[in-house]
Amino acid sequence: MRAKRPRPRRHVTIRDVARAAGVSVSTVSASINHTDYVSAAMRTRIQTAIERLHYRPNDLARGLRLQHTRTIAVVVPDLSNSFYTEIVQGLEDYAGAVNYTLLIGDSRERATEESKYLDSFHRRRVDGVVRIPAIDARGVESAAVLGSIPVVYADRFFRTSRVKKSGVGCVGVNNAEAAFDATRYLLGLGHRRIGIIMGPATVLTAAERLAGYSRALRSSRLSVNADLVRVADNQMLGGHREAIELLTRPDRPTAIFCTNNMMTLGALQAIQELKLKCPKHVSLLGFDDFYWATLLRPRITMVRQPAREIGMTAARVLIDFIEGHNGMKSEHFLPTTLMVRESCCPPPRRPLSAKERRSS
Amino acid sequence: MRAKRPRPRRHVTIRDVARAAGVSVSTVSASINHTDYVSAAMRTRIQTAIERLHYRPNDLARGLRLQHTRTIAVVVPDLSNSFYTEIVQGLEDYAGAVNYTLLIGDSRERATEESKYLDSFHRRRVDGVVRIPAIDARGVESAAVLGSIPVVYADRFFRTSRVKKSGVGCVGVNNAEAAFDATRYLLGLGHRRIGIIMGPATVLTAAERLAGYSRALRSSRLSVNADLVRVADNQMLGGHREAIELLTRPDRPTAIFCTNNMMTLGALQAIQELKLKCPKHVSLLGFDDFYWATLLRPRITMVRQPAREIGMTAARVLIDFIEGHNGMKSEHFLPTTLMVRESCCPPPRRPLSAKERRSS
DNA sequence: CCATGCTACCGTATCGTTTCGACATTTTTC
DNA sequence: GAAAAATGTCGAAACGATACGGTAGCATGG
Repeated sequence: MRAKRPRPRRHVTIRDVARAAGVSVSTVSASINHTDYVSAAMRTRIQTAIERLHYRPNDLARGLRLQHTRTIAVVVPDLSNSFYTEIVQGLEDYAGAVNYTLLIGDSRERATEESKYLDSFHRRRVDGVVRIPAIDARGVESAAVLGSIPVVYADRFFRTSRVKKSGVGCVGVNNAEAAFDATRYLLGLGHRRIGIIMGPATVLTAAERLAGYSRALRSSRLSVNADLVRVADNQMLGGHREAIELLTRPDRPTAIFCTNNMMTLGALQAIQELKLKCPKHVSLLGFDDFYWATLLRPRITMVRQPAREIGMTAARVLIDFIEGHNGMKSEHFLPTTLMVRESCCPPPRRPLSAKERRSS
Repeated sequence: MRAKRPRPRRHVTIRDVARAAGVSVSTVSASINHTDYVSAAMRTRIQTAIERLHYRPNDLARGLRLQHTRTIAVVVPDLSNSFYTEIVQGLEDYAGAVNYTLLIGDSRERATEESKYLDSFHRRRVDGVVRIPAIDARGVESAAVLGSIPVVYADRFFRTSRVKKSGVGCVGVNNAEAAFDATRYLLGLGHRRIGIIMGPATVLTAAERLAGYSRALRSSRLSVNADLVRVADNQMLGGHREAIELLTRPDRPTAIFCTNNMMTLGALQAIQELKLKCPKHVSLLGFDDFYWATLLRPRITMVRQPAREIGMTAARVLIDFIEGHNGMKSEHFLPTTLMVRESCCPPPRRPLSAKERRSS
């Protein structure tokens, strides 16, 4: 009886409101928007009609007519990673404050998924997008899939994304410096064999962190041992695999530096499985702090990125560009802080191997 | 020079494509959609024009004309809680598979924020929404803010949301049963004083979990002690506060049951701060398992909800309704599992207080 | 008294699609 | 070989909102 017509009720339109209030549509529209030139009496009359009918303007029609949607979008690589949800919250906060809506896409580190979202955003005619590319995505093709929609990159950059015209801005941290400081900290504790588990170097972000690590090593007259730099996929599993790899070799490192939070977790799991004590046997230094990091035992020392601020800044840069406040493309590098907790201590004493003696 | 006209390039339209291919717009449209009635030669000619111009259909215009958007939306109370991001992923997976797009809103447990999202979804004319209400939201008002857009509730229900016409479906777990089983488990270990930290009882979900807890107690001829049931705000801080409360009283419980994951974390933190050993001094049993739960020491025993499946089912129910496959409203209760790990053991022996003797 | 300037409205073109009926062609059928 | 049917393409009318030009009505001023 009821199922024959699945979508029965039409949405109420501005015309319904106009009819109900006994005025023309243009007056209703004027009353809703730039409220000038409509008398107070008329305004309340229209308002009551709107409320009685539960009228909501159709943003599809609105966007079509206006040629803008007051909407920005973001693609993140992994929504279950709290680092990215924090960025999203920053985005949301800024966008909400200036009356923009945020659309969210989760590419799950797959370039194809990412393109699907970018495409969808393009078809929805969002006013701009902030992009945190998937690791296997190339940096350039924004323009191809997004047309003339402005893009700002956050957190991850490609070699091209800074200089070329593909984006209108990028915001993140000074990765080389952060990694340099972190490695120096380990060095200062006395570590000489420091492993690094990093993300794919196709992403500039990871490459820069490696560069910072290398520079720190060199600043202590140490050379970087290629066997101790492992690259994984930024996930827990990958971090776990590479940590096992690192820790089961005869001359295992006395400290491990992981360049993101998931891999840090994986490494911690590996250490636990191997029945090693952290930090007594191995020190662990992570990246991308998270709110429950202090619940872990040991509490992990990490370099913290100001994720929420990254989001806010990205939103600001993007919206400024959209509204033409400044046509310039801009780069923003926010400061990181090393959260010293308990997962790092001086390395265990043991006879130095020949190789170690040589390099120290 | 360049800043005078902020958004210079118009988007390419179907008319541009038609002109480029030397055909009419209707032919292009036919070629893009129900591909019948257009010759192969014509189709490729149009296709190359589309690719050359990077044409993307305007979904605003499309939705306006079609009166549907192939889009569903979800409001979750807290995107940084992995339980909800898992639900979102389930939603995304199902929706993506049947070619729907998902819009995501994060109410951060505030009813006003939630309404803002619901409103925004309404104005965007999404085809349906799945709602996980904020704790301080009443259950009924969906219709008021969403008009005729169908809603399915997930995870959290209100007294009204099941029976009344406010939703077209609801999917979650059998909360009473899950809490009953969990409490029985603690009882089986020998616990007699079991504290519970629950969410606000305005949400049926929390009330049902309390009911399950109470029933389990009564099944062991124990009465529920009002001092041992604490209600918090579902956040880490609240769980922490109530756990401290519970654990610093003279006749402290030997076990604590938390009805969501954040409060479990807060309780764990409280236990650590109080220098109590878990499970030696207090057993801890949580709700809503998460992927890094095994990294915590002790590994926490939790009742796991099939979050991803909840999402998938909610999406299925909603989309089935939208497409009129079945006009019936439906309820789905998925099974939970108790993940037994190391945070629960028999209670410490100690002289029973007078009160305890009486109740056992 | 007419030109002018307000105020408070209204009619209509437009945004980019899809749909539907119309219209040529070509093919099939008696 | 003509009628009927199928095929391939096009023109025009929506969808719901906003912007723009128009237009009454009235007051003001020289």
